[in-house]
Amino acid sequence: VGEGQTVVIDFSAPNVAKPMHVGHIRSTIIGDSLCRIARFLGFQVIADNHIGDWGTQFGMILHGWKTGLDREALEADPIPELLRLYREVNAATKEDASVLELCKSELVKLQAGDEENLEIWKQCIELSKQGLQKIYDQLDVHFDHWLGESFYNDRLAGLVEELLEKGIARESEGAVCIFSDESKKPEEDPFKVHKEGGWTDNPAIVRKADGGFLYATTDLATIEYRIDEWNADQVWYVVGVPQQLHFRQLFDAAQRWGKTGDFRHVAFGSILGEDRKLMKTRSGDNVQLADVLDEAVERAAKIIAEKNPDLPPEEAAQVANTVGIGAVKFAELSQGRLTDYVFAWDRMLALQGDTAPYLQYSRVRIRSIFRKLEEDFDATGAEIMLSADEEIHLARLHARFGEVLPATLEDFRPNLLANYLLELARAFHSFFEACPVLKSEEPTRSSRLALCELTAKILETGLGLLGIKCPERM
RNA sequence: GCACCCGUAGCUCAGCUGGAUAGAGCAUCCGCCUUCUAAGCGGACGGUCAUUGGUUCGAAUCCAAUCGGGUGCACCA
Repeated sequence: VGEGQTVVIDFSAPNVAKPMHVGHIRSTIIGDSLCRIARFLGFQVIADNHIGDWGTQFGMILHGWKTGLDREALEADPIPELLRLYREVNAATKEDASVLELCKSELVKLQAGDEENLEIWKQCIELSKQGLQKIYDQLDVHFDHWLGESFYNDRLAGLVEELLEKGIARESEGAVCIFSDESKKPEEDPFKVHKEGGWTDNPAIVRKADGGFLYATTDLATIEYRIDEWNADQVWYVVGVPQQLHFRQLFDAAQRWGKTGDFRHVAFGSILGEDRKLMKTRSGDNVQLADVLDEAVERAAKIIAEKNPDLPPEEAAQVANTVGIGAVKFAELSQGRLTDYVFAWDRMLALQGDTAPYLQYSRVRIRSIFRKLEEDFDATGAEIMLSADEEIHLARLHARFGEVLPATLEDFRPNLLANYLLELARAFHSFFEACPVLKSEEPTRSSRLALCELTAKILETGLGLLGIKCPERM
């Protein structure tokens, strides 16, 4: 499917200096899964973590760093200290407008290349990256690059000049903006909006009246880099649905600018708080991603201790990790990406029913059969004979695996793969209950062993493509 | 106002390139460990697929309208 195609997948992209909360999980996990599936189908995949390392929040952090930094706390555990600074200053700006001005001036100094601010900024980025890396390690998520917003900083001025020269952008109210090229019907034009009874311009600003650059500017610079330096044929952005308009404008502008490619906004629905409201980083009391992962592993460990107390402690800890993290990932991936949902611990950390452990468990049962098998078994030579209903159903599902992956990538829906794997596991469990393997007579025995082996292979591969590992025992 | 997303069992959600009695999980109830790991299996209960109209031999699925929920729409990202 992907032969000869280079695709850049832009996902996760957290803001630095803030810990990841549960709202960041979707982009990270869906993006990682798409990387794995695309690679499997022959794409040349470049995973890029476009971190928010240059935003306005740095004005606040710089101000906080200079006025209220707790050195000891920073050295002990940097991320919470950075978050504390951010929150305190953010709260202060709400009460006192002069604080906001101070923050803005710190930001302007940073962007102008002020040495002290640049030094602080570099330290913040370094500390934040270390914190993020811990989570990515735990999640087994990997990037080829971490080219954040700051990477494109020195290209922005020239980019805006070029857009002006080419007539793609023009000045308006002191800012430089991209307007519609009038080539589309207004209702399909991302640069038009209907307001107060008529269609008016809805431009994308690439340079503010004060000379500053924005989201649209860095994103255009990013597209240029990806196409020119990486020869990207496609770029997939795994970003929430609220940013849909931004991407429609971005893609339209890029094409007009001559940066052609197949750009896709892989949008996903919002994770809501208990109050059914969007989780905002600013509000501060969101559940942190690290806590969710720790809790998941802990719950898994508890069940392992109950169900399989004979596992050596080291293996038990490993299995708890595989099962707990797998459960979180699967909860995310088995759902349609566009649906909003309210974050709930029990939903995300469930270990029974339609969950990763259910799939892992079906493979564990198969592995157990093969451990008890005295002789070597070669499935390639085995003749498969299907008589029981459970065998037929299982074999039919095997045959469908090949069509599932392309369909999954067609609309960027890992949940199709997830749901297929659930069906397969269900079919296997029924087969397992109804059809003895080791105790059956030849040639049924070999046939059933072959069915088991193929099931295990598909489960491993399929779960692997969702970024979920399989324990040998559990 | 305009655009986009969502509305399917008590709850959480699949199913949407149209195809047979609409599927899971959770919850509730009834069975199954002297048989390859019961994180499992079998069964019961549970739905006017938001509403109305259209296209079609056939619609949860496609089209239109309506109602309800959410998001976005000029100097944040």
